Amino acid sequence: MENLNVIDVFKALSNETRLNILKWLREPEKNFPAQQAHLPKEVSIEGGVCVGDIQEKVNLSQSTVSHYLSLMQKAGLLEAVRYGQWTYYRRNEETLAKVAKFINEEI
Amino acid sequence: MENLNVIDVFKALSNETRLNILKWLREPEKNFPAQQAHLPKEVSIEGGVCVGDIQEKVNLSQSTVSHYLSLMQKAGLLEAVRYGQWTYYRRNEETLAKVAKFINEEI
DNA sequence: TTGACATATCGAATAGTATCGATATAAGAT
DNA sequence: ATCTTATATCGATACTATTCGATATGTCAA
Repeated sequence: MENLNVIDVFKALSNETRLNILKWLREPEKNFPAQQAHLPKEVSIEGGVCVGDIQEKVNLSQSTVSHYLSLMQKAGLLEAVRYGQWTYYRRNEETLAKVAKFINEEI
Repeated sequence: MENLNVIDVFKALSNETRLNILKWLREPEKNFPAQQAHLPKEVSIEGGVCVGDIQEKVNLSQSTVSHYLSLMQKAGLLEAVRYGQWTYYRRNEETLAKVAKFINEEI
């Protein structure tokens, strides 16, 4: 939906930890064992992992991780879904596809 | 040849001017009219444009442009060929292809 | 060998990013 | 209403990037 700002995307990708988060979110079940433990069985946020689970895996402060995630969301790389007190972040494949296309065709 | 450092690549791509330079170098003849004016006819640096011609097009100081170009070269996005007092820069398609692959397969 | 030109490097000023701990907000449980 | 837990935001400090003008280096020509 949102328009692609490649500069912001590349800035977001210029960081090892953020790159890792994106990679890990390819296979959330594998990389975040406790994934969606807080969600009742009838609710499922496809591919989404909450901030706390991500924070546990990267070794940085809560505020830094929260900041990273919202940065990636603003760049369009992630999307956020709130459920109760938790925010679930998942990959935004649409943007990723656009970025790949941009590199192939524009750059 | 050189190994791909994606962080450095994404940093280099996080800038409008540098992105433009890369784009322009897709079609050097079209974007740099004076292209290779200094080279004798028997020498040709395929796709290469000298620093001065690039500087004329982006509106930044000589030192900034030289710095940008060497940054992009270190990241592997460009390669440099020196001829006499001129340095010709051209795209390094091998790296660009690797970056596209990385986005598709790793990220 | 001196002068002119192309490019690279240096040093400095300013702006932007990374990262933290502390605090605010919001939801859920008692 | 109060307490707890999850996340977001704030303010500070350290580090990195941007950009410049000045200077150094390298090459060619007279």
